[in-house]
Amino acid sequence: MAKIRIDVLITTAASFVDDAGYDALSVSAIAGELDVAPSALYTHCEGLKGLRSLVAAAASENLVDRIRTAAIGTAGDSAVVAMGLAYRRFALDHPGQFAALLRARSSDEPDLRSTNQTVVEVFTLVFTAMGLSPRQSTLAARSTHSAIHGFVALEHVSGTGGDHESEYLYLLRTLQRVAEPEN
Amino acid sequence: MAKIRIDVLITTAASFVDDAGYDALSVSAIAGELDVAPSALYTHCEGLKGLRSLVAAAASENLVDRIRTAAIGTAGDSAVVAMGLAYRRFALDHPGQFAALLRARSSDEPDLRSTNQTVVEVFTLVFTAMGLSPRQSTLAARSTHSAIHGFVALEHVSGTGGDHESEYLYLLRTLQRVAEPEN
DNA sequence: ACCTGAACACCGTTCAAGT
DNA sequence: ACCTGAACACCGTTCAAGT
Repeated sequence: MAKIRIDVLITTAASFVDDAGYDALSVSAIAGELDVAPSALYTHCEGLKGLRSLVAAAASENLVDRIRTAAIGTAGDSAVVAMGLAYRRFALDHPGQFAALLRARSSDEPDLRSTNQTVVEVFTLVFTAMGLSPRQSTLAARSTHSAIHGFVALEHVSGTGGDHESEYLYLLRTLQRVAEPEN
Repeated sequence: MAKIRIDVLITTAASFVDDAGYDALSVSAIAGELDVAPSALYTHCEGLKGLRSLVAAAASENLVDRIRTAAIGTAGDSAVVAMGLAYRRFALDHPGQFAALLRARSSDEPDLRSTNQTVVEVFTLVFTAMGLSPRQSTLAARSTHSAIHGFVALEHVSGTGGDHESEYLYLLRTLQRVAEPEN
């Protein structure tokens, strides 16, 4: 009779989706990883739906952590590049968790909306520090977030083809222009 | 004993995911829609996996069609705006099909890779017509595609919150700068 | 050629029973 | 409080049988 600890449950599920693929996530599979009966999970989360929520929440936190860490000791353009690289690295290192972020809809996961906002807020701070107005910073942050997310998401679905790092660096360089004042 | 036509199967499945949500897609559900036994589908596609492939392929074609149509009669910046608006409209009008595009991984669906390439190619033509070199056109097209896809994907997962059209128009406007020659 | 219906394996979920 | 194991509904898939 193995005992379940919620933090172990979460890290186990997050590691599992990265290794076995997000589609392999199931109550039975995680119960098997923890050496408990499938029904034992229902004490700690609301079934499969709850399991998916936990993975998505963990993925969000991990992504934000990485971005924040990458931004330390940088500013301006180089901060955007550093954060962009961290975003991509997370998706490459943790494909299952990133897939969880792509699938989750905030309609089902109310707490997830705040995490995407957190990402934008981190970007916003960088632009504010560059001297942009609050409104300009928010718009620039959203655009930057969109471009970074789009590239990484497209690379994610394109599977493990060739390395697109140079195209990504080009994108991050052109992103500097969105911070410039409007014509 | 209802008869199955493959084109009806595809349009039925595509409509179904838009109405009932992508996660509701199942062999049983589509069989029910077509008034046949679940096992009857296996004559026309490879089970659930095949069903998902068909929906993803249909979604790709529909998206590319819309983008191409939007580009007719426009050029340059206004073409990018028109194609960007068409991209977003597809995701808003067909959330289930767009979800299929977000989930499909080309590792499993070899034919899907070519469709994403098709989108980039359409963008590339626009930039070439603007006078950019082939290499510059490709890079600009990829960046533009990333930004558009990212915004629409983030809006998609954020659920049916407020309307973000004005932020999107801002993004499309700033995208014009990626077509400018490098500093 | 293509659909039906039985059959099987497997999963999600509930719940009484144990500790 | 929390895990087990039985039980149930449901789904994906296969296949022999029909037409």
